[in-house]
Amino acid sequence: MKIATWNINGVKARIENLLHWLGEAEPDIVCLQEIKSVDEQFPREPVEALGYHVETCGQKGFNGVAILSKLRFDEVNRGLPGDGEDVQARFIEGVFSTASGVLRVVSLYLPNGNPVASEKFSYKLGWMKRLEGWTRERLTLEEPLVLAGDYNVIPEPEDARDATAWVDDALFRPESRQSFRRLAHLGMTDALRAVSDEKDVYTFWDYQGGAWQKNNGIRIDHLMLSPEAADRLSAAAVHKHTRAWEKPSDHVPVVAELAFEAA
DNA sequence: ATGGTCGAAGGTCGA
Repeated sequence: MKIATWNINGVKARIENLLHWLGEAEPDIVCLQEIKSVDEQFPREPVEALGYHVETCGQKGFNGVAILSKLRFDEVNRGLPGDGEDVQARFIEGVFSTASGVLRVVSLYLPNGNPVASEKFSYKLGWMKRLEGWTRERLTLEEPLVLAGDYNVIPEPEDARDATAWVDDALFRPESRQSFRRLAHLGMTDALRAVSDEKDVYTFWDYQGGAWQKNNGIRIDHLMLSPEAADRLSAAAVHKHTRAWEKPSDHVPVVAELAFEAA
């Protein structure tokens, strides 16, 4: 089973690229971020025509996450618990039945957090703390769990072409990296790093400054796996070629292959 | 030193 994450930076602007990639990559479950659309305006018909069920957690103008799945949803949960004031659409969980048992998949869009000297950074760190608590609870279920999304965290210096350029950025601040490590230390495995220690592997290249042409990228889109999911991991890859397409997203898909059979 | 690119908007904000 192929499970993917992709920040598509606007589903309406990216629908042709999305449909093309779905046909080419044939993922079973896709976690989307930054759909930048309310639920009613998500172009679900062409996606459903390819055999996907669609669940969205949208919002007007920005943010917004979704899960596309060839498996039927048994359950859907929207929003990261722990802050009743937080109205930003950044978290959706789907629960599925497979022949190999239950599978839980989250599409998350972690706050960017810039500028650091603002409430946006404390919002980011608070959100990460809530994610850590939520994950700790879910792990007690001892089920396969995939936390897939745009984490807006560069975990290590080798995850940036030029880490020195990011030292004062919320994506690479020690507090952000430390919080990401706390999540890993709960027992969550970084799928890509579990199969490869290859350098110069990035998932985001800024539209500005010719970042793509210079391969000035960062790795911030991750699939984090519970032990029961990591045990089934056989492969993981970054679909870099999509960044060279016409009208690309600034992020590319990351895909993990897990040994699950559809129910 | 400045502005450099996009998307969702239909002015500007978020990234």
